[in-house]
Amino acid sequence: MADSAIQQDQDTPIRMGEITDSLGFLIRIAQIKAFDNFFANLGEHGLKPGEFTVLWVIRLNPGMRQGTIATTLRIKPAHMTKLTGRLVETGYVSRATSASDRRAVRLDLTPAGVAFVEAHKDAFLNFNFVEKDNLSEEEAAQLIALLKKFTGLNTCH
Amino acid sequence: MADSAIQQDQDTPIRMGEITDSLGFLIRIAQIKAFDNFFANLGEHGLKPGEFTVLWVIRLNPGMRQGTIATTLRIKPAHMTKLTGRLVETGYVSRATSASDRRAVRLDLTPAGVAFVEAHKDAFLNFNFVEKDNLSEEEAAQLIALLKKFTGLNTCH
DNA sequence: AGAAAATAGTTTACGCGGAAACTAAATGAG
DNA sequence: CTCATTTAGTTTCCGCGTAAACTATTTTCT
Repeated sequence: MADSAIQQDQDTPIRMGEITDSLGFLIRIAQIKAFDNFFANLGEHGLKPGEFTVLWVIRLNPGMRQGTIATTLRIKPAHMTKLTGRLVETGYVSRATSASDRRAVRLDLTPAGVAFVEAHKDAFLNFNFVEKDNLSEEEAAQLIALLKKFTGLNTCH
Repeated sequence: MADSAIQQDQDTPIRMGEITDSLGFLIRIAQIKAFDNFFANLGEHGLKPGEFTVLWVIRLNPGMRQGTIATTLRIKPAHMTKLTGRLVETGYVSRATSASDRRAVRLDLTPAGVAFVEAHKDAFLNFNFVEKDNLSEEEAAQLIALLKKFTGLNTCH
């Protein structure tokens, strides 16, 4: 009964059906791949994707409110607090109570933070190339354009 | 000094620079959106995306090994155990020790599981439409094709 | 002005998912 | 056959990220 045709063995090609056309599924798989790529290229610095991104945005917007940055990057407030805390501990970011609204926190890069972003800017932006993998330049550009449209990042913000 | 031009206020449009062209960043934002869409449309059933997908794949591959499904869907073994456990508890899935290899676990849908998949199949596949949002049919198809290529899901597997 | 409502961030508690260690079973070398 | 190695899953432990409750400050209403 073990060798009857009841069950498929592990070498049987698995059937996935229409799921391979699911945007949600594909995005999840793509996410895993992008994550792996990030760590392969920038993991040595001990920063996570979100942290890198936050440093980048502070660099472009010195003194911006923590909450504004969080909202823009779709980071939840609670998480933003922890993430910022780590960057402060690392010595890349400084927190300052806003003069105009003492509830608000404004974020700036320390000199070390600026140096870090400048030093790894290329690697960070290069990551955008490396991660393209099996896509041609043109296809990658197309994919990026479509994702921008899907997420709504091209319109407002 | 509070009103001097030192700091930008929250209404100042935030500058994101080249990060908006980062595939990794865009994929993360897209992931959040897809997740939201899923719960908006299928949340009422109390299943998470991964659980739905696993049910779907078992439906197409009855008696397949748990590990094979996990690998295919990029689910880690530890997580797969928990996920399967939940589906068993819900009464949609049955575990069975493989006759040919008593270490292996084979998964099947219970009648309730089959009924559930059949009943919500449309909603599940429809989700692939709803989630396209601001993309045209054509753009969505293009995006899907590019993601398939990026993830490598078109070639092997 | 003073009470009530809104807002910015933080803290707390919890669930999901992952790495590593562990158990059980199958394979392979002598 | 028997011991070492490999393989399939499970369990344990930990960190990330979220929701909900909480604190501090500002705004609004009367």
